[in-house]
Amino acid sequence: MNAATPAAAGGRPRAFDEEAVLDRATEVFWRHGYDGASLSVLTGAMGINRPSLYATFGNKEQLFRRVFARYHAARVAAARAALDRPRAYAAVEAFLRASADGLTADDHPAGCLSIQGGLACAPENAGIAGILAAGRAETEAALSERLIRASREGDLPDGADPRAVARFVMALSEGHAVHAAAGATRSDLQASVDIALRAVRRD
Amino acid sequence: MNAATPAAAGGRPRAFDEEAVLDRATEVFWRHGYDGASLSVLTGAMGINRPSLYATFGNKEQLFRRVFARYHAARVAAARAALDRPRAYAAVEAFLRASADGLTADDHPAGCLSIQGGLACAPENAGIAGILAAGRAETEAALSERLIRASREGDLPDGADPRAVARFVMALSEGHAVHAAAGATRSDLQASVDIALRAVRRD
DNA sequence: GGACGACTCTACCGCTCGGTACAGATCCGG
DNA sequence: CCGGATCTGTACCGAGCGGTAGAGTCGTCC
Repeated sequence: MNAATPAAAGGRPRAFDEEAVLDRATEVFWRHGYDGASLSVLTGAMGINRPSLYATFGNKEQLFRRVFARYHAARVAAARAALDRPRAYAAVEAFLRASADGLTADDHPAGCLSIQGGLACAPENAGIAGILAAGRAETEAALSERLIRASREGDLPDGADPRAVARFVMALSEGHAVHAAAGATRSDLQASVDIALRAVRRD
Repeated sequence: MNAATPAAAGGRPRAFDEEAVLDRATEVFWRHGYDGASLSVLTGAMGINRPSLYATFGNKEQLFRRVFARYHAARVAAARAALDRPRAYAAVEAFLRASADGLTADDHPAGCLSIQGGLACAPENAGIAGILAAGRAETEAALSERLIRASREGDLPDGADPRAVARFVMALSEGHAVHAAAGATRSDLQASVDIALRAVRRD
């Protein structure tokens, strides 16, 4: 009955795997955005019918929140792994290279759910854009923390503002997502990363 | 009768200014995206009713094409003006600074219609994403041409690929648009531009 | 000054949207 | 083998979507 209930004892067993159908839903939201992902397309891709979706996840918005939370957790983990390098330059390089690879990987739609999901939404779905923006802000905050530490350690170019560098790196990554969604290849993005790294190099 | 007809001789005169209502439509598409902009909201903001919209512009998609063509022409003109500097560094700086200012100007929604308009759309509106991507690609091509010239003139950092630099600059600008849509300020973006310019500096 | 024509407005079209009622299917515990 | 709980599937709901019919309004031309 409840969306959070992981299936109690008795009763007919669920005919689908919750994580598997969330993967399919992720792809639909990613490809079409929140507004553009209709329940018909969602349930079709997920291979379940409407009442199952509503019984399991609540409604469209709660389904999206589940989808995005999973996506975002993975992204944050990857970012933290990249940032866990001893030097700022290497951390930023790892972040940008992993990001470029992820944006063009072929086991999911090109680009980034945090952006494709709904930068601009219908008035009644304005909250969705906020959820995504909060996720991106959290990633930028992780970057920022890492670079503030680098700044203390004298590991940034002279006079560089770590928060501004974090914003720059995050913005570039978001721009790469836009490019990837429009068909840019992995090597297109990596060449852009090559350029960007000149800005972070200590000289 | 026809959408392209600029009003013939006789008959009742049009009660609204075509360019003015296009401005209002631009703002709606910008704020809500193509999928999220309903005809009710559009006609409400434009101050006309549905049949007038259909008689004048054809349908929702053709209205959007008109809106985007106007927007894009202005953007390309601004880009070309910025790029018309004798040195590549100055051209890129002017491009990025003008872009950052435009993304946070307060006479229109924050961000960029080319991205908010519809990075990811409903399946039946897939063409919209293509229109926007083509517009962005044209801007990047203008940048690229300018930098290829700079490369010939020895006006880029040693070994820099002008196309990659153009992609980098364009991606950063797109990322700034995403940031602006989420509330970044003018000075936030300009600080990011400061960082980026380190990558283009000849040393 | 009347016939014509472009425009406006109300009211509506068929369709799809997100969301749900209800009956049948399938498991568990006793 | 039965009672109850949980899930599945069909068929449907009201609302809003993009788009239009047709009558009324207002200006131009002969």
